[in-house]
Amino acid sequence: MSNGRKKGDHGARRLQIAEATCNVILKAGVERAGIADIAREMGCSTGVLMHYFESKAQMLLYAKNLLFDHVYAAVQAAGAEHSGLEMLHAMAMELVPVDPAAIDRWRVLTAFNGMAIGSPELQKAQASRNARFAKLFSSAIRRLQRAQILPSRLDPFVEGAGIVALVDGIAGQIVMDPRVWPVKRTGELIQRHLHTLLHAPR
Amino acid sequence: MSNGRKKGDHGARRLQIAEATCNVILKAGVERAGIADIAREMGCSTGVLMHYFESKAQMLLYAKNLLFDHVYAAVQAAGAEHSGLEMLHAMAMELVPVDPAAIDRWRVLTAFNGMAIGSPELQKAQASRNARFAKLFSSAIRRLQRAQILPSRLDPFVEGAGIVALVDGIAGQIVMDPRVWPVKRTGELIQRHLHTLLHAPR
Amino acid sequence: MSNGRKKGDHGARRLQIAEATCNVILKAGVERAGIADIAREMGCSTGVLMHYFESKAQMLLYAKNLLFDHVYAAVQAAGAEHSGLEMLHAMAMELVPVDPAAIDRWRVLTAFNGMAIGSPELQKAQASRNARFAKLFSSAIRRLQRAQILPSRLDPFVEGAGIVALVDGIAGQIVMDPRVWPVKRTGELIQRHLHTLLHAPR
Amino acid sequence: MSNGRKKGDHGARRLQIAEATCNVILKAGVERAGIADIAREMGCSTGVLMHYFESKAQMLLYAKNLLFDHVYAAVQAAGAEHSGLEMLHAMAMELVPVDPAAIDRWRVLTAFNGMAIGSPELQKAQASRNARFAKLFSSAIRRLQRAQILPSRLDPFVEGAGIVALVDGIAGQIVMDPRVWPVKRTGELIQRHLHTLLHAPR
DNA sequence: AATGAATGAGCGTTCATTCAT
DNA sequence: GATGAATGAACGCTCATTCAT
Repeated sequence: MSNGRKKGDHGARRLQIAEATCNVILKAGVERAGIADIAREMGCSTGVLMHYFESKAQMLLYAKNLLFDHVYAAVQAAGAEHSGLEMLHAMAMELVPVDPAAIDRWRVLTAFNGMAIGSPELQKAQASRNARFAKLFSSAIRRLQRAQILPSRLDPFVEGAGIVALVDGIAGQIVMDPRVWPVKRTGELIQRHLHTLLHAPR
Repeated sequence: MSNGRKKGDHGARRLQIAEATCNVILKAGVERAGIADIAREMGCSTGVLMHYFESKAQMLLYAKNLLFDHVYAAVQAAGAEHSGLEMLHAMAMELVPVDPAAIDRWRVLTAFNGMAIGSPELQKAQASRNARFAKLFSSAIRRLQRAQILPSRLDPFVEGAGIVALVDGIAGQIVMDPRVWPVKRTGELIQRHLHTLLHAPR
Repeated sequence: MSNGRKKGDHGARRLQIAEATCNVILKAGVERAGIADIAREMGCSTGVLMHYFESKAQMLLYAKNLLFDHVYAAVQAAGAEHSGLEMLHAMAMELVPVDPAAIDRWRVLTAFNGMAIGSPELQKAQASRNARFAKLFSSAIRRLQRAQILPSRLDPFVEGAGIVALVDGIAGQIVMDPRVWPVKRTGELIQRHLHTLLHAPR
Repeated sequence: MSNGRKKGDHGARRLQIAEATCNVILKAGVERAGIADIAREMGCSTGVLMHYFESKAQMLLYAKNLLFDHVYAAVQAAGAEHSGLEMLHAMAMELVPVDPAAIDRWRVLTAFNGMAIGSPELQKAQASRNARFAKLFSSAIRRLQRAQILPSRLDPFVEGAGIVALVDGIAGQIVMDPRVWPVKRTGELIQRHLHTLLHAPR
């Protein structure tokens, strides 16, 4: 009877709270997501939440970072599984939301994005999020340049940021109305954008 | 004839309130933009705001629509002043924020975008905003197709939505950190994206 | 062309305001009867009301007194037109509300009655209202005693207050649901009560 | 088993709040009875009140019903302890307020009565209150008819409503000035009214 | 660890009243 | 006289946070 649990419970509980937080945000929006709602969603009392997080703000931050990390890891993994220009395509397609779960994830991130306005710290955090994704793509681009698949005159970071911009833009539309961007159409647009890298003007 | 107080410049006051609203949102974020803050920003009492708007929600909506209309008209005007592929480029460059005032406009719109999550009506409104911009671009594309500048096999609406996506994506990054996208760099990326329209695969 | 008006307008306007006040109270209740509502009901601005009354409280008071005086005069008139026990009956039947207009009058008075709780002055005013009606009836009773129709051992004021109590009680029920007391039934009950005066125990 | 805070005496707290509510209404009137005042009266914060009631309206309703139930039960009990015509007399005397506490109860009920004007629902509730009391008396009357103490030609409900009307009318005067109706005088008037039931005309 | 009652500042909104026109 | 914009205190209510149990 090794009832040797107890460790790890703490983190698991935080994850559970973050998930509940996201669900509430999806249902009611960030500003109407109160801790009472989150507690109800979890089926516990509000006091519990304050045991695991110092404040509501930190709870939200944790949830956002979790979501971000999740997407980041998925994109990174997609990059590792492909090569050539295909790598960039796979990464971009992993970033763009194509199923309901991913769309919901993006919705929550969009809510946080809006929250960042008016808060220099959150704004900086979002800028850094953008930069991290741009870097992820720029690393891939640099690899393709070294493999002489992409021309060396391209600025990897700028091109990375460009791909992220296109994907974010598409996601921003999907989040409001998923019907505009069926997967096939999305894939074609991204494909075309990536091809411009091959023959970029000097 | 009628004595009594002057009519009062109802519309002008609403504009003034909308401007103050945007300023407060920029400083403090949508969720911390209380009507007391807006009143303070305007240098009047909170009661005034309720004279001109039925509720805070309508005040925000009015401010958002004003901002949207402003940008929309600018893009439309830019389209009217150019021809050829240049037209699309001019429109896109008008949409992308390149000066501090435009960046602030986009910031406020980003805040509203976040607010839409969790509210089906606002979400629908944002979807319609996206569609209207896509349409603006698709009309231009159709004109270029008729002039045989762009291949007729392109779906004008999809391409329009694609341009909007790219621009929104860039704007989304500028809003958080303007240093990533100097005007020149932005212009080149958009240029390259527009050129893909010329040789789009069948 | 004697346009010699101007005098009396003041009083007429106050009457008009009092009437509008009663209408609003009937529609929305005393506590939800705002100055703005009354102004709207009259088709004028709120400022007008403050020209004719020093405060909202005085406006309400004026309206209440008007209503009271109206009913008082009607009861008094009914007494003057009859003699014998019939006089008391006619007076009581004038006090009890039997048509929609009278019911509405009573409703407003009921609202004011409730308002008096918690306000010693208004409470005193209501007590005095009750006393004035009791006196009206006790005068009649005294007259009937002098005419040896009613036994002299009756205390006229107590009996007067008793008749008022019965009528007020019936009115209080009618105000909430008029179906309980059709005129005929009301008349019979009052009749019976009045007959107890004839053979009141020593 | 379950750890955590004690259950808390939910019902007791509601009673306490209702009592405080009544006290405030007596001191200041229904319309000036704010939840801040009630909280001050209770010696707690306003938030507490919202823990125990969904809204101020429900708080008032609860207080009113409590008062009503209290009086209703007392009248019912008085009926059970007597027989013959004495039963009706005892019930009526229980309903009429004869001590300061009962007068205050009636005052609060009078305030609620005024509140009902302009609100169809509350008006209906008051009508139902009247009907319930009339029924209480009509049951007693029916019992006396079966015992052949009262003539069977009387309509029990009408007579019940009549007794309630008389008592309510007396109470309405006591509420504004208790000096008018000393207990003895009240008892005699009611007695006389009840005797009319014995020899009611066909 | 967990509870949920309690707090109290803050919210959007209402409204009697004032006053420049 | 008349207007209605402006005021600002007060309202009912919400909610993150605290804390005794």
